[in-house]
Amino acid sequence: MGERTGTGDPIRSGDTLVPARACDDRSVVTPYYVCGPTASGKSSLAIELALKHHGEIVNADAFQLYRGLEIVSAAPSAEEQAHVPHHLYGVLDPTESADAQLYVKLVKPVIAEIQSRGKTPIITGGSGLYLKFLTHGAAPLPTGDAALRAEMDERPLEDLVAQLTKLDPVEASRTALQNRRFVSRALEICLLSGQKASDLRDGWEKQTAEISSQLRGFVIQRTRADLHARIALRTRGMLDGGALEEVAALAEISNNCEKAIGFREVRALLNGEIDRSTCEELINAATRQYAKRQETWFRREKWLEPHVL
RNA sequence: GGCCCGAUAGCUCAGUCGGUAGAGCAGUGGAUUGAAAAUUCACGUGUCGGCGGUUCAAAUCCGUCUCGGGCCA
Repeated sequence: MGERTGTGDPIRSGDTLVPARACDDRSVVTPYYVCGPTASGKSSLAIELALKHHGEIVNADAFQLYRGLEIVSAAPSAEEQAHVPHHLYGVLDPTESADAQLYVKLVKPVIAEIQSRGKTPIITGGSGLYLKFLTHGAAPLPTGDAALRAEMDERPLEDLVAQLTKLDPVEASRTALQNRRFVSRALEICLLSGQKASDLRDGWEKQTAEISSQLRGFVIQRTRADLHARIALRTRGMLDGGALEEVAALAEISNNCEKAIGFREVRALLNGEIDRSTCEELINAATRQYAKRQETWFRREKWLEPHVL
């Protein structure tokens, strides 16, 4: 792990980790959430917490779910994992495709199992949507359909917008219509369910307040300059530490991880399309932008206690 | 030493017949209900290398200096 916070206990007082409520509630130990932007130091902080409070770490990162993407996704190393039990890292084959729903399906039993042993699940990761589904539940919507999506991808956006507007004007009016992803998902819900997405899809603002009050966790905050420096350092380490071999091996079996930052860039490097320093800078820029989006996401999760490093 | 080309936003560059400048990238802020490391929206004042000159008006024309790059010696 090689890094220390230097600020002592990552949460204000160690007692807040396992709330008193857990004692009344017999076997249930409230999970603790460790969130924050990429490269902010979630993993090592989580390990520290786990050691101190009999916790076990549970992944909440969309890409660390995959096997064979450990280096590029900056998954905890074998050495780190040896300190304390880690769950849901490298459990999916790169040919499988994950989504937030699948994640919830995978993670819930894991959390329950840890709790049943009287340990604290320490849920660690930066995938905001996955965490949101876990913490605040999901509306009863149809699962994504690959064939339908492929079909919609062929059609011009205006076409999809027109159809959505016709089928469900309410949903259309509250969807960012320039965002192809959002439009096609809304349309997909209508087509697959035969109902209006706007009827099925409920804002989770309603439930947020009461659910959020039960949740415990923190979001790591660092200055941009600090974060950018850490990102640059990590990217360097990845490229020196086997990312090329990892991507080369992965590229042969699946393009599924194409969306992972670093995958495309390293593949371009391997193909001789860009040089190493360009590759490094592209990864850095993409990672910085991702970190910023994560910060935007977590800023809205008011239940997360800020933890400034 | 002589000649030529370049110097404009953090970076790469565009800028017509002179009317005080705008793209991409980077950066910043936002959105986010089963693709989310995804997708998407908004945000553009900078001694136009310096100094002088011509002109009502100069990034643009002229002179000169500085710094790059090239060619000839």
